[in-house]
Amino acid sequence: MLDAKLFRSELMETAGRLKETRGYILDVAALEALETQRKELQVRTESLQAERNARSKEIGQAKAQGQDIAPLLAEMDDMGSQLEAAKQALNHIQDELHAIIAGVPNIPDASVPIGADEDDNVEVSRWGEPRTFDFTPKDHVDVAAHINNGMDFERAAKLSGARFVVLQGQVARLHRALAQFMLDLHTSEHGYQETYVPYLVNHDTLFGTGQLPKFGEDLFHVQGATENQVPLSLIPTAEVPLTNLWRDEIADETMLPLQYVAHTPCFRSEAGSHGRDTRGLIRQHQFDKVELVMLVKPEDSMAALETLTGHAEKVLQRLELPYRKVLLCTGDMGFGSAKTYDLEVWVPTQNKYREISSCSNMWDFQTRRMQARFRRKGAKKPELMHSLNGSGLAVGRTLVALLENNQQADGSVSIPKVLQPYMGGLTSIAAK
RNA sequence: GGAGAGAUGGCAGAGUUCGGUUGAAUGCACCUGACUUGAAAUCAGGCGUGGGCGCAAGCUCACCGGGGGUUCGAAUCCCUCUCUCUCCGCCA
Repeated sequence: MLDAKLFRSELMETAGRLKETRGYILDVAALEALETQRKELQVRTESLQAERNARSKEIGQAKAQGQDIAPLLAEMDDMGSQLEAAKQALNHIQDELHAIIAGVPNIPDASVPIGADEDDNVEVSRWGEPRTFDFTPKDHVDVAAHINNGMDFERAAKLSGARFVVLQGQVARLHRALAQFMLDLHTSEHGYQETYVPYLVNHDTLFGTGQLPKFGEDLFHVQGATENQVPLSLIPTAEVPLTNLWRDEIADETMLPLQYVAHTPCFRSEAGSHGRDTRGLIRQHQFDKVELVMLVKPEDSMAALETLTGHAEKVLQRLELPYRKVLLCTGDMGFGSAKTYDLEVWVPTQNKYREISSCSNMWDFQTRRMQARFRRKGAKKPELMHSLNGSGLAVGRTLVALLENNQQADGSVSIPKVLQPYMGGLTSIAAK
């Protein structure tokens, strides 16, 4: 959520910036009209309240002195209804304003290239060399099929439906090894605190990170057993619970930066992506991800984005997977992000780089929604933190990359050095 | 699942019986100043959050777990939800 002041004192500039960067058309006329009404109604409501408070105080004092309060009460006659009407009108306007403002995307950082879609993203760097095969490489589905049917989509469909998978045997173990390796790397070398979080969260939490109110259809919502139970939703990423750890709290300056890592399943409805990536593990309703979250002082967040992205890159480097780093253009960035790098891993059978991590500096967009703040030493006013998040990495897609890039002519898959300790010392998984 | 108790500012903890000048005593923590070579101790003062109006000084509104209600007036009364604790039962 943007600072409400931007919509008052810098409305035209804000609207211009949103249009130029995001192609987002802010309804300036509606905002101006609502704002005029809001101002008038709020001043009137509050002065009515002030008057009521003063008169009630008088009544209290008169009563304490044993005076007759009947005439005072009579004077109050229609104040109640006036106040009630004003309050209702004000609430209505404020709800409308809030609905508009909560739906406005973040303003991209000045360093973000202007563009319409992913074609305008800017490649920043490449690491590693895509391998040349002296045989025709199979895609990950086929590779896994030959490892004792380690990736079973048919059975998963029976259990749950499309876009689910059952992993078994060495493939399942490799999946687990990847997650373990990532967690260990980030906790022992990059200074993140390992965290276990709820997979079901409430609406306030989802509002905090920006999933609600606008993107509710991307989530799975869980109906309670009883009608009046609070509604919960499955997390689409651990970014949600991790960032919300500090919702409605004020940290001491010395506690920053806060760095959290969690390995969780992620649940996404994939509404609106029918027909895309239907084969294999690329796009599932449920997938595992190791997520990195940082909460930092505002002046540190741009540098922190570079650091955090570097932490995600390190995973790919240790796994020896070729990838490239892409700076997303304004049109391809997520709703709440001020600046995003995507890491794209080489997928041989698709002959292209595919997203495996997305690292974003959300600026104060989320922390304003959730009022996650910190106080500088000696300062009176608390300030909003900045929040960042990034995949480090998406485990399912990492498994895809590994199976495809490391496959051998005989159908076996070689295991990168760093994973071998997690695989009981195995250097390769044999086809069977 | 049953029975009971509770939720107040950074923390602890009054106030809730019998609604009134209580944004809330007190202690701790913290900040500023005095004393001190410095520190401690002591003394004096300050010290919640969010919002509105205003160039500013300042004025003002809301908030005592969330939501709703009664009332001229609610931390205090009523309803409801959530959470925490104690005991019993069940259980990975």
